[in-house]
Amino acid sequence: MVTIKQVSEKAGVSSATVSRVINNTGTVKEKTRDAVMAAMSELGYRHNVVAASLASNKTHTIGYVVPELHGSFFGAMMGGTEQALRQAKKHMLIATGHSDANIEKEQIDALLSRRCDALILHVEAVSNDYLVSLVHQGVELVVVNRYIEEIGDNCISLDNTLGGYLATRHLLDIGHTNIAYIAGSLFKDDAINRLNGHRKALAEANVAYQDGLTYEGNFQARSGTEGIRALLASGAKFSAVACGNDEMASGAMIALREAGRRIPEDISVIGYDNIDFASYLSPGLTTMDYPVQKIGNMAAHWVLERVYGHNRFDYEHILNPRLILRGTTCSPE
Amino acid sequence: MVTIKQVSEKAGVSSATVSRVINNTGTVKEKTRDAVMAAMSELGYRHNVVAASLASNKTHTIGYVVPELHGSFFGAMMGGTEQALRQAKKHMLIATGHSDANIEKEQIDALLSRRCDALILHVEAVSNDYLVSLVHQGVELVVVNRYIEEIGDNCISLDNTLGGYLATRHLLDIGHTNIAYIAGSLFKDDAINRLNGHRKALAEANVAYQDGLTYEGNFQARSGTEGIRALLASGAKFSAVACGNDEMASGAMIALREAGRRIPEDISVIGYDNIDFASYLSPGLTTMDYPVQKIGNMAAHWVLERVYGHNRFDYEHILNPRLILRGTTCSPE
DNA sequence: ATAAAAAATGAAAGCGCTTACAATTGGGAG
DNA sequence: CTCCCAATTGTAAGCGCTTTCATTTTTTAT
Repeated sequence: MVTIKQVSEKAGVSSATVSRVINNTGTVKEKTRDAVMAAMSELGYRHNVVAASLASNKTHTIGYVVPELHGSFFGAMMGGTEQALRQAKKHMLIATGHSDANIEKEQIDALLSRRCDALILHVEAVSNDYLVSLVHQGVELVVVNRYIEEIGDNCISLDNTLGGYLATRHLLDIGHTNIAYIAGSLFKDDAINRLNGHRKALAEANVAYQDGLTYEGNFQARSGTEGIRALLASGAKFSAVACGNDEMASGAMIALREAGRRIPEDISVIGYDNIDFASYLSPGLTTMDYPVQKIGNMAAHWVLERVYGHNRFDYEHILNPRLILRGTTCSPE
Repeated sequence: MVTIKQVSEKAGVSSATVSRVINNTGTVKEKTRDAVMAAMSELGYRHNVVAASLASNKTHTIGYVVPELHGSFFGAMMGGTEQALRQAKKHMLIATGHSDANIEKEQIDALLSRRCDALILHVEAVSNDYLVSLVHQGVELVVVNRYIEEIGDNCISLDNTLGGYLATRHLLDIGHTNIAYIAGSLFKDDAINRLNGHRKALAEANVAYQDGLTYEGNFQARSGTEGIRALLASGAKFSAVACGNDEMASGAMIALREAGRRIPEDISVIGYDNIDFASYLSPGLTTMDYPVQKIGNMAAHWVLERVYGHNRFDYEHILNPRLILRGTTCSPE
């Protein structure tokens, strides 16, 4: 490996000067800069970022923790982040937490050991207190898709209660009153909030909430299918079903068809997230838009601004979901 | 930040010994180990991986280049990789190449500057020669989803020609002879190979290939929709359509329905990749399984074995796709 | 008990860079 | 032609760790 030292000798300058041209810091005369550049390309020099990081105490690396890599949700989010970071020449070190508190902590720890300049965390198992304490320790981090009051400034999230409310509100507006709900894993905040929103809409419309119309799934398509089967088997009557996310909604659609119900004529279905394929289903899935890419992008800008002193960026801390009307909902006959 | 030095003083040993217990190398007496451990937790020591990397010339980091982060394909692949790497305590530094040769090269360069121990590359724009020369320079890398003969050992790919062949073969087997084809971007190897497979199957069945029945899309759903519209508008007759991937197939389905064609009664559709949501469509999409997670996993094991001397793992260099029969194909009446 | 071998530890030289700080150079202003 | 200031460059001290080699301690075999 050719080092800065060799370059400096070849160019007849000191290594400090070479460092200056590499980092474009300090002042260096045009002529020396050229000489250094020439020496670098002649020797095939490749900057050693590891050494630079040690010396400068900056790694230009952002640690990223997400629950899983598969599925289209986190890819979209990371895509939004990456777009902003790439331009700033930062990189992402990615780890998965698997919704398990120990793994999540372990990963955060590992990222910190690697001296990431900042962390972007979508963690679901670790406690609020733990995250708050990290912030108080001076760790630069932004929590996405989760809101923690004490560190609201470090959070970028969606108003899931509002989303749950709006979804059910839409169903009510078009005339449904018997509305089933297939929830996500209820140990997760977003699943809870979405369900709360659902209940709030019912209450507001003076429709009694019935436990028997709610099924707890796990955000996977399969649990949507199972949810509908269970609901149907229980003899519950409903003309519409709201789901905690689009995957479960598509699973639900499969079970409904299997039971001979037409969508939306017999049963309306509404999802949540508006992931890519929601529009490919047929009919297209009515759902709540989750601007996940935007959230990822904002998280990046938060970091750029806070940690690297980039220009002020206008991000919001709590975004609003909005209804995407497609073909799976209609008025009951 | 507390350093190894401070720990060593607190524990009354040398820093070399502390390093030994951290890395579990060399020999250290039970009792001293305990003393060091105690000192570490008392001081809240956090290992500095950057410094360790510089000194040991190993970063335990794998660089990963994919075209994009969104969509479900690359997430699945990276998930397969991550699973294996996490157990080995390696981390992934992720970059996107956007199917642009310059960006791809830039990113590879950046990852190398960060001294990744190895690279996993899904690159589509950079030339074979460039990759070959990297390998010859001694860069440890594995190319996924692409096969380059000179460095076959460094490649893990799918036999796309076979996949294209099998898809069309299935259509032929059930009686179709007028088969349209919606291809991916034809500057990409996989798109070309899939199309070649399609043609091979036609030839084998003595069905003439007609240019007018092939449409070049770009692997996005929208282009599937446009493809069908164009094909229909051109007056071409076909009872089945094979697509370069599932996204385009779902886009095609939308356009077919919009034109009043029933699937599969009027037109059979077959996709490629078997991404998650293929089974959520209705009817479920018949497609070719692309074991992408497995490929990601094998890439990880290749690295583990080659770069870190882990146990021999049994990976294949060229995997075979297989037909997944669902509801979008049937015999023409 | 003693020598030789093995185990445990320490000293110190880097790894390749950044960054005060000091030293040098080059231009005008006077 | 000096002197002062700004621009440019060099010196050298780390950054926090790993690792070789030497040294000390312990164990084992005789």
